[in-house]
Amino acid sequence: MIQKKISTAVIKRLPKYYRYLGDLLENDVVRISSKELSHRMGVTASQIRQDLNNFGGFGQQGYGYNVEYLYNAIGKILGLENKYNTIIVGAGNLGQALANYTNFDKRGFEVKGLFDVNPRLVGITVRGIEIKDLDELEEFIKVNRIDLAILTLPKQKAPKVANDLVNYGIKGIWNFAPIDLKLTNKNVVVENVHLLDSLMTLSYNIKETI
Amino acid sequence: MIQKKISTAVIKRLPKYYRYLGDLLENDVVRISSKELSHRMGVTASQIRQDLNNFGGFGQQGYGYNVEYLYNAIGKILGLENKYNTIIVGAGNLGQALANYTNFDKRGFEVKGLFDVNPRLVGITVRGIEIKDLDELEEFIKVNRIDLAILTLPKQKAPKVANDLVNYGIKGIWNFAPIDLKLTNKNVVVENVHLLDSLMTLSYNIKETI
DNA sequence: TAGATTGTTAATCGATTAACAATC
DNA sequence: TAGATTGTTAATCGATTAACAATC
Repeated sequence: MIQKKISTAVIKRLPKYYRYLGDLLENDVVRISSKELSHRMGVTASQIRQDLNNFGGFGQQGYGYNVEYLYNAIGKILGLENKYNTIIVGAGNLGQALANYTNFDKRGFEVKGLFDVNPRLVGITVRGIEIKDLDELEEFIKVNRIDLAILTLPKQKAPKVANDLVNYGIKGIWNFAPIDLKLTNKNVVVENVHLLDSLMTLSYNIKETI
Repeated sequence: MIQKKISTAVIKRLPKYYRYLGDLLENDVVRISSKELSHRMGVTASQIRQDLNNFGGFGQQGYGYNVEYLYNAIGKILGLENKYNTIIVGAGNLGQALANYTNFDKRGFEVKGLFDVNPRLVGITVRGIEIKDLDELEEFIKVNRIDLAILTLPKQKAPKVANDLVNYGIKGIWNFAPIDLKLTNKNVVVENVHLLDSLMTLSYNIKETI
């Protein structure tokens, strides 16, 4: 069976659907039509139906969508039924903040280890996790079957460490370093969070409205 | 003069150009062609030329682009020649981490104040800035001519505070709360950073490659 | 001058929206 | 059954890529 490639535009919208459906679920809404959801989300009903139908028919004519069912279905599509053993590489301000952010754990991204090169940080404990030296990265990843690395390093150090992570068998990198990582292994997935890019976009838009 | 509306797709790419040109500048590269830049960035040369020509002709036939000139030009387009008086609302882990992140200051986003409702946090000093109670928000914004607020609050509190910020005369909100802010005032710009959305996209892609 | 490379128009591709038959 | 709403095809719109004359 040939699986039609889903466009990134669609994939990027899935978490948003998931978020809105989660809110509806919290408010005990049982069913929702694409029309009603489109009003709340500020998108077209047509787009919602098109997006969902990339993955299957989750609705029912004349009724709409069952909120809980659709919520869980999208969660599965996003791979949220899995647990991801996660490490944070770079235990500076941002790394520590992310380690303390419990929302990730709730979704199954369990922070198992924290790493840094800075000897001043090594040994410090953040949310019960001791910061380790980068030397221990390889063994730790293998022993603890780490799937995912959060990269919160300066851009100079990021490419080398990213490459090491790939060699040690990691499956995905969530990169906060202000650089586009070019990985050799196509099976390792990178998702970039360029905070400064986002801030500059804001700055542009502020300039335009003044 | 009618200014053609620039698409968000183009605007979102500007910081990336800016980043690559900054790197070239650091490496003392004087000129670059759209072709060479396209190789480095992994985009088409055609797209680079199209994007730039939304804002003017920055290049020269037979030569390409002067790196420093183009870098500065894009900086100006992005509004980076301005200073932005900034506050951080929500001084939890993420708020404090962002307060400590010096890269923002370098680009002209100066953190002038930190706010929280939690009485345990009020009075604590982060990078020389004392965390204040939310009660003082209005006066602080007016006295210090604050342009920009970074919102690092739980989603329950975000909409009300965002609304207050708008009423107090803020120009832009960089929102980290996992909610889409709907503001009444169209002249206030919001840029959302949905970290969990990004993580879910990564999770989807990991699932797909396994 | 000849070669290189831009700025820009035209062609293509993909994503979004509209429309509607199917059906709950 | 009648009304509502999906799933899906067709139409439209916008963004990307290709092509090339202009020109440094």
